Amino acid sequence: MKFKAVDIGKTASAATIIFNALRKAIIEGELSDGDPLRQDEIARSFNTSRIPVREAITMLEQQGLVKSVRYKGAVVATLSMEEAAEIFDFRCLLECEVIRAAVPNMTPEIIEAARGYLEAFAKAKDPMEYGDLNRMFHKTLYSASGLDYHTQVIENSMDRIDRYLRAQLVLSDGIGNSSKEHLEILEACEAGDADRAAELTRAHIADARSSLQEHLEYQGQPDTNASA
Amino acid sequence: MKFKAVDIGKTASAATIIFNALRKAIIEGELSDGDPLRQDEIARSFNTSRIPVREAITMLEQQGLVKSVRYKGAVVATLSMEEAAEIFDFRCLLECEVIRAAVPNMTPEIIEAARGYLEAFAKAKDPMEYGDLNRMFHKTLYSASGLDYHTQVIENSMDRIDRYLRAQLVLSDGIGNSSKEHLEILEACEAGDADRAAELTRAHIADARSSLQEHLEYQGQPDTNASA
DNA sequence: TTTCCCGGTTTCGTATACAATATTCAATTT
DNA sequence: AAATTGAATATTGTATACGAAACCGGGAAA
Repeated sequence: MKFKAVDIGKTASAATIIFNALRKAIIEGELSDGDPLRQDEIARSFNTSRIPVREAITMLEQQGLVKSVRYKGAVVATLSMEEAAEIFDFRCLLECEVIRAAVPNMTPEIIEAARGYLEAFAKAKDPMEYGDLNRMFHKTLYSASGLDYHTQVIENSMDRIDRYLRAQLVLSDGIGNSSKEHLEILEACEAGDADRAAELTRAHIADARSSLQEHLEYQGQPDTNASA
Repeated sequence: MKFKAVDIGKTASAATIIFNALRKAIIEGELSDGDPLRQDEIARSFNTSRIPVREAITMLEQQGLVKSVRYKGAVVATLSMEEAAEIFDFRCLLECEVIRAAVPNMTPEIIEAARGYLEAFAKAKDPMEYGDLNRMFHKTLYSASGLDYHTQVIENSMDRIDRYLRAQLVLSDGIGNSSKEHLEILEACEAGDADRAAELTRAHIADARSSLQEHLEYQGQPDTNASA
């Protein structure tokens, strides 16, 4: 065969396309906490019926990105400070172990790919690009672990807090600081020092956590319980 | 008010009911690996249209319980031995930390509730009851941690391997052995010994893992890659 | 004025209908 | 006989239509 084969079974359905678009919008903060997702409106923008929109929203709800109530609709999920903190702890726990498992399997290709993302991260202009590159950097290193399930769960936990992180990255010198920490992690991986990579990763996430906490503390964190 | 209030907003939609039923069927092994989920058939059995069935299947797919291919349909997800092993490692990591966090907050009520499940577990007749009681036992202890997100992720990871575990619990003396380990964990919790509870939990899960591995090893584990 | 009720409007949940793709199997060709 | 094609069937994906619950606003009653 002289042509490039494509698995048509994997082409995206309308529901998948809508899901990806909404997910991106939520992660990047384009849709903010509590914003309603009107089926009709979304359907019109994608030029579809409400059926695929509903399925996309169902996916988002399973991922914890939206919360929906019967007959009332779906809104972008809100995290209390406690919930966000718990997710950071969760990431600490998992990412440490994953990077530890990854280091022994690290290849030069993976190191170089990660370095590429790191450099792009330092140079990035668009604030939204930071987040993507940040995630790609970590994901690339984790891929060496072969722990696909762990990695997938980590991805989802990042989805939930990404918009808070990105908002905070713009303020404060999140970029310079992060860049430095990334470089250290990469060096530890290159040196084959798994324990150090794990410890740096822990510190990296703890840093992000406390930085976020400082910034949200005074500007009215989302209330844990808004009921009467 | 003399009547018990019910939040009608939380009453189940058809999609949710179907999701729960299918989830249960998969977890309990009533639907086996690779079994197809025909929308029409399911819709007929629940006396609904295919729309809520599709949404239920979408949820199951997000949970990783089924795998679906466009225009071909959904089948119950299959785990390779490596994937199952990874999930056990994952549980080890998480559950250790969760029980460690739970012990300091343990209340007599929680201890007693857990003991109740433990005793029911030892006495249970129906093989399917084992699994439920097993999960309730652990879940009850974990609830003391207040780590809702962690607990939720653990629940999902258990969903994925439950049917393999339950199948294996029936063979071999899984029940007697598990019961003993449960009792030890409970005692450590009661004594306020978090480290010991964590270590016992680790051993408990590791036990289940190796036991499952022995049993599946010789009876043709699900193939990692069935393609030509 | 305030509260309560009630009708209209909006939005969601599901059934039905149709379109697109996959699967099957007999007919045909080599 | 084996491989290939093509029509009939089965199954999924999506649009349209309709019913149910929530929301909103005005008017009546206290």
